[in-house]
Amino acid sequence: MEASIESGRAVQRPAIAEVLRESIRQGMLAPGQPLIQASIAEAMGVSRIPVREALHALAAEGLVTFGEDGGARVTALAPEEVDELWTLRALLESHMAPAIVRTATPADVAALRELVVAMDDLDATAWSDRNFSFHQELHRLAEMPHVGDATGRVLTMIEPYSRVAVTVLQEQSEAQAEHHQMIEALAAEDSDELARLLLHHSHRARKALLAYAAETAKPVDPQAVATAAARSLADHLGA
Amino acid sequence: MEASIESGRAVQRPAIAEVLRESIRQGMLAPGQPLIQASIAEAMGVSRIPVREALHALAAEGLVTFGEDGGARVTALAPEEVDELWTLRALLESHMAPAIVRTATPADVAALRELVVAMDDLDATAWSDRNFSFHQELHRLAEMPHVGDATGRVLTMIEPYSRVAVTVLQEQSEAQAEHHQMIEALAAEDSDELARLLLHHSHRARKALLAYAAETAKPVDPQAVATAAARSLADHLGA
DNA sequence: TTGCATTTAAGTGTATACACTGTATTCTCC
DNA sequence: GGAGAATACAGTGTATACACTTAAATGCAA
Repeated sequence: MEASIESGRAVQRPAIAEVLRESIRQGMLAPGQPLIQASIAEAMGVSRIPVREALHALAAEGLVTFGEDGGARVTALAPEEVDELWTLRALLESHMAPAIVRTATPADVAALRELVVAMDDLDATAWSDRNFSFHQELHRLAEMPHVGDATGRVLTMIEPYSRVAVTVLQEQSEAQAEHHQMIEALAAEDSDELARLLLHHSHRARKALLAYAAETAKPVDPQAVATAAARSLADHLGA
Repeated sequence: MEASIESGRAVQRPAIAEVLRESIRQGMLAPGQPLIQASIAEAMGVSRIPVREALHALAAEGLVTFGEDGGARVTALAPEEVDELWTLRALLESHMAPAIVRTATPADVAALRELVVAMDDLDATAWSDRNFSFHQELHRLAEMPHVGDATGRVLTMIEPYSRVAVTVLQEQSEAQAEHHQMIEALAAEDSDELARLLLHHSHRARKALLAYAAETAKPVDPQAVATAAARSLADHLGA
């Protein structure tokens, strides 16, 4: 490979799992979609070996599932699983609330407030991206690396389904209002209130999604939402 | 390798991560120990490729850490991390208590009671093994696969440190007494009491370990305990 | 046209081989 | 004998090649 610093360069090793993870999280790779090693390898400009490693890592995170036939697919969650994961998210985030209040500096609060304000008028897709960052940032403040990691994994797994809530169910404005309330609770150093808000935040979205799934009488289908943004992985990588 | 169905046979693929995970959990591979791909591959009778995949999967689980130099080691936890993980365990297990009480059949309770009774007179090592199974069994009853998985990961990570508590700090008899109380709470369908016991169970061990770490003024050192059982991976695989 | 057998293709699993990196070791020169 | 340079080594990263499995497609016979 003669030093092509340009576009077509091979993605460097640690980035492979990263790209796949982000593609799954953002719904570009829809649940259930087969992940063919050779295709991914070609799209990334590497051999299958590092791709396999990334797939195995993602499988350990739960984002990818290997079937009995050996083939890997983006993990598809049953409605009960989505329900369970939203509940788990509520538990973990509210657990971190006291630590977040304890360690957040005024500068941290100001930065978060700025982030939330900047989210006020975004469309569903852009808002969802920032929403993920906002919560990640909140977790970081708790200074609980393992709880934060576990929560991040859960957030990543439910993100495609979360986007359904935002896009189809118009959860965005309510969620955004709650974000503002969280900032105020944080500024007031009211950890009980922050915990309450975080619990409510997740459970409201959880219930809305569950009702939606029951109503449409079929598994929660993020694919319907993803389709709009669905491009091939190669396209995504080419960007 | 000419069809030696005997001892030295190659370990089949999915078993590689399994064997490593168990070896780490049981303290046979001590925290901080380098995991040399070629050595593991040779010990298992496979090439480095499947070993790499297993290591990456374990890294995604947090059991293995890749250094900046690329080398993998068994993850070593700082005392604060052990503290955090024991607290997380307490949170997750108590969260499952109501579901466990709800779904456990009399037969389940009887089986668990039998398991606990059988643990009454075991030595520290054998007791620790069964202890892990007991808690896993409890989690299984909750029928919350994702919470159960997360909890299992936490249990696995802290297991080497848990063995310190059992071996050095003589936690076994108190823990065992609590196990009996859990069975009674379960039989009485008292989920509040079960949750309380599970919380107490973890937090007592957590505090004991923390005090021990502070006392010995150095990182919690499971190696001291592991040394007794320390054999090479090859020895372990040969068994 | 349908049922079955045969072939083909698509995919995975993994062993081997080679390139690269950092470190330890040895050798040389002073 | 000691400091520095050159070498050897121990490891990792990954591309290639090949064996194996499964499922689809094709062709043949009834």
